[in-house]
Amino acid sequence: MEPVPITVTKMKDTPPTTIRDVARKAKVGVGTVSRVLNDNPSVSEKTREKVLTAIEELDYTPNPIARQLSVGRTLTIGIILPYLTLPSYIERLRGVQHVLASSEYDLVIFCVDDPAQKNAYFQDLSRKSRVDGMLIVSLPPDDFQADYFTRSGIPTVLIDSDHSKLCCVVADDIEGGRMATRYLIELGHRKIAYLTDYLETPFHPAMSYRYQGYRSALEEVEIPYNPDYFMQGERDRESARALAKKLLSLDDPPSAVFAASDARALGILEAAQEMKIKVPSELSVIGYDAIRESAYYNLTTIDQSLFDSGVMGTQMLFDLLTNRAQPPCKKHVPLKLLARSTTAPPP
Amino acid sequence: MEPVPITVTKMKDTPPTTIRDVARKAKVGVGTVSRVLNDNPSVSEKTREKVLTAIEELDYTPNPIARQLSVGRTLTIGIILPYLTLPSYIERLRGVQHVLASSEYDLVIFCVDDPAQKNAYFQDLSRKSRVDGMLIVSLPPDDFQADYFTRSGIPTVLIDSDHSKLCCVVADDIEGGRMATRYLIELGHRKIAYLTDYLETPFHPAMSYRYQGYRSALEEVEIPYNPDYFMQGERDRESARALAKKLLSLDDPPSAVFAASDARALGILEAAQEMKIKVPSELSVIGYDAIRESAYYNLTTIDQSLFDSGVMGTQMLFDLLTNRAQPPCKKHVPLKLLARSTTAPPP
DNA sequence: CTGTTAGCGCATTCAC
DNA sequence: GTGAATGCGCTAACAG
Repeated sequence: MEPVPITVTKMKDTPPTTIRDVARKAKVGVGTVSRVLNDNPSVSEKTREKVLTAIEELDYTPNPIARQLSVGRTLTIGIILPYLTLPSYIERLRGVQHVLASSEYDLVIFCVDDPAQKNAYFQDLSRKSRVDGMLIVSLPPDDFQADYFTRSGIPTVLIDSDHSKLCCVVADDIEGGRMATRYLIELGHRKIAYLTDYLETPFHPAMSYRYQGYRSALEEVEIPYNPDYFMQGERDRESARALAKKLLSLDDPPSAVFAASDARALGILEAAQEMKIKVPSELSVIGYDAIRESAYYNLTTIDQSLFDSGVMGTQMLFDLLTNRAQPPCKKHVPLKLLARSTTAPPP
Repeated sequence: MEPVPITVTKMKDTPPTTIRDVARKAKVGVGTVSRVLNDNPSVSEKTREKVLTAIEELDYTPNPIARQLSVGRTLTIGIILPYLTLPSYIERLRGVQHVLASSEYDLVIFCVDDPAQKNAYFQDLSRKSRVDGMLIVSLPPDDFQADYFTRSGIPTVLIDSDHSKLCCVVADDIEGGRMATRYLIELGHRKIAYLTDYLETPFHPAMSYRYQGYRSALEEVEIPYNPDYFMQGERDRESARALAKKLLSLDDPPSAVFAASDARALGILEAAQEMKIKVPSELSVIGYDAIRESAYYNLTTIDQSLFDSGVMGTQMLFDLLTNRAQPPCKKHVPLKLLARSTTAPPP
């Protein structure tokens, strides 16, 4: 198909019609027009009609920027989040969107690709876009930045990260790790492996919290910690598969594996399949996150209510905006164990 | 952890410091302050210093809303897209974000959950949030709505949908369907099945275009169309798997299947595995989309450059904004055949 | 180079 | 009820 020829259809920018045009056309004052625009009851039905038809005929639409300047609110909230590459961010974003959709607020998003950008957004934000409130997902601010947010005066809530000075919505990762491990223990397992991220360089600390939960659940029932059962690796499925193979080739292999994420758990499932190890009869596997795919594989996992964390964070922000709450405050999203069919008592 | 007691730390809203405060403190006029704020060269180094320190001391940050009202631009662009549930939307959004990140523009997103909301956004937008330009993903406007966009005066570009009056970035789905089918033919296949969405109720018409491409490639080499090889079903993997099983149980089963999406292709792979049919030696499978997972399964597929479509759409919008182009104009995203290992000559 | 002023479009007093 | 005036914070045009 040929490129469409560039027709100079574009008309000269006609000066936008303002509230004054409407007032003139309706033969009333601008104040009156403003009143009908804002549903102010103190305007007679007759003049309201006049104004309305004038608006109609002029195809007038009020300028929100001017309105914002006048009332001092923007009716938009901002969200800072990491590059949209992980399903978990999307899921939280959807939660945010869900509550915003039924409000009068708009959402402007700031994606951070790299640490430099993160700092730029964290410290220089109010210059760019005036927002009434701010949501920050999975990006922990340092003390200086947290202070910046509080001093800037714009209400801020952290989702999936934590700071003593700010409002936040977090999952109790220690408890999550404990839940998963306990479940395995209750099924009768004692040889429980843990497959996780590299703990030393935590992008954010959830992974090591889950690990703490794992350790603590073990201690509760006095199962000695076995270093051979602890594996660190990349977050993707492939490396989890490789790691799992090592794990399952041990002289005394574990009867259950707790993976710090569903992606890893799926890798483990594959490794087991390749090694002809039956799940769950010979090996139990539990994941973390409850991503969509996990349902497809019937993976037992910890559901950390990603969507709901977005919802809760946004509601908390609204509470801040309406002075029904003030920082700091902290809320935990509920954790649910989804017992599906990759876990069973040990052989 | 106990809920943190609500400390009334929040100070009374101190009146925000304005450009006038800075002017007063620096003992200059507001114009001068504005000039240094906007890097206007005609300011002596000395006074610039004064102003800068005043800004520093007052911790002043200019009000972007006021600026926007004054200059008549918002430096934000809006994007309307379907509920963020499919990876393809995300991928396009990432492309958009990618080019916006290196610009001075912000992004406000409008997610549409249902048709009613779509119409609301399409017709009532300028009231909500003033944006300098608009991106619309995968949601085809009707003639009335298209007209609304052109008359509203805000530059608009459609990504992954099409309208004769507007600028748009689309994939050539007919060609994509043809590419996939031809590839199979060139490998030597003649019994080629097509697995797709329900064509009658197309949410958007891409699927039927791909089908057209499939048919046309068949005709080119005079392979008669076999209705038994045409299957319609839901978009998910499971139903594709069920369909594929039927297909492969035919008396004269196809030697290759072209799936209208990667999700379906993966379902087919599973069906083949369950039926002990070897891929690609006994059955070739080709998908469409090049989602991430496809790489993992080494699926041969058509890459329709989702990310790039976001990039191109945004660049086109910028061209509109700077008058380097005017509507209508249409661009095709490149299509690439990713020949991986689920395709081979027929047995 | 720099201070002053007039809008940007709307909401909101305050009188009438 | 309704019109006129004032201000939101900033930019830009105009004097000086």
